[in-house]
Amino acid sequence: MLKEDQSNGTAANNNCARVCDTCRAAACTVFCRADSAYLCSGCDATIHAVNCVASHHERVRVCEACERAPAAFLCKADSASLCTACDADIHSANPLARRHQRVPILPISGSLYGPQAIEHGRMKLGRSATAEMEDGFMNQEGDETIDEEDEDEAASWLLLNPVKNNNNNNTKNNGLFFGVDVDEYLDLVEYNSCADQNNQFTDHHQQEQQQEQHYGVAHKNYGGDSVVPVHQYGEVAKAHQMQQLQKQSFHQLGLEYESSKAAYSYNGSLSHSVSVSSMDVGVVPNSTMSDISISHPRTPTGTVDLFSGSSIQMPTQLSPMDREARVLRYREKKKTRKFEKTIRYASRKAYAETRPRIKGRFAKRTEMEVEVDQMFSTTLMAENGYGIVPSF
DNA sequence: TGTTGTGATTTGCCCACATCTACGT
DNA sequence: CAACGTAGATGTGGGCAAATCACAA
Repeated sequence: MLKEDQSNGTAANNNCARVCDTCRAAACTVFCRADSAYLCSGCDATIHAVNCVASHHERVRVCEACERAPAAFLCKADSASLCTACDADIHSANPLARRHQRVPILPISGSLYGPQAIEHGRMKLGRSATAEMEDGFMNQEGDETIDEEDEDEAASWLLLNPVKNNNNNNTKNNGLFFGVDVDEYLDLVEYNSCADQNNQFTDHHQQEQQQEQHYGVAHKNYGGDSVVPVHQYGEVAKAHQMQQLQKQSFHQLGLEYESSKAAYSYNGSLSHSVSVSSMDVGVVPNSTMSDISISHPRTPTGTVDLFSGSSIQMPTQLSPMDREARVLRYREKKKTRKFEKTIRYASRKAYAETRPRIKGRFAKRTEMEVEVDQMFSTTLMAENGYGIVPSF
């Protein structure tokens, strides 16, 4: 959505995009704080590769929306670097945009492009060179070979749970920096709050195992009733594999969150992004372990004060393996996502369907109905030899 | 262009009770 | 250790109210 907005906006604003202070030809892509100069990729590479001091100049990307101010935040959902003003404008536009995750952009020092790119930049002076340099710049933030959209979605999706009822707040709050909505990031805070991230994962893992055992028992005892799909060996193995990936990811996330606390300071709330929408919330989780682990138990509201003022941030720098693992996990889950409600106990369903209702709500059975029911079940038992409610 | 009103759609809650789980005896 | 009893938790579906969305004036 924002991409469309931005592409439109960028296209519209291209005419007034700031030009490079050095070459006065190309559009600037970075802002050098030390030089207080807006530079295009080529000039940036050339100038900051001159010597060691220059290479340590802190630079930030230019806002992709207005292209006139240094970017302050990176919108993960849109993969867009935005200045404070554009960020406020864009992400206060609608509730969906408010849920985008944004992280402060760290200034970058050192060579952004690597020797090859610099050499390239020196040799080529045309648009193509600039384009290549920009690509290089993009790649600097991480391995972009993986589908970025998927990855961003995966990242936000894996990290955060949406809050189903933020209605009360979002009429006044505009998301990340425009209000305080504590509950919305409790899930995240939990990661920060956990002193031992390994334990954190262990808890999840144990929970998963309990769930697995629970389902296993259910299948054993009530296999006739249950309609929960039983995993084949291959699927179990896959689930186990996914667990391993998740374990890696949780470790990674934990570290990232902890470090982020020191790195940044947010005063506002962090809205949830994407993915586990209210549709998902209403869905009974299927038995893939990767699904179960996504739902974090909510932290009691009282604990929030402990973290007020502390920051929460998306991990911005992951090793290629971790990123790949995360995306893989996301894609895997995306494939196995189920939006249909899963009936775990058909017998309960059967009873629910036969139960008397008043305006949709279950009502107490009258004595007559109880008698009829008893007669029916007696008959059923006599005919079938048992009283099990037929499964569906 | 921004505001207001209206209709359509979506979401979450409520209810009773059989079933399930985790205990203790 | 197995069998039994008990208390508390869980899950089930239809209707409704509230929230949200889309569109027009």
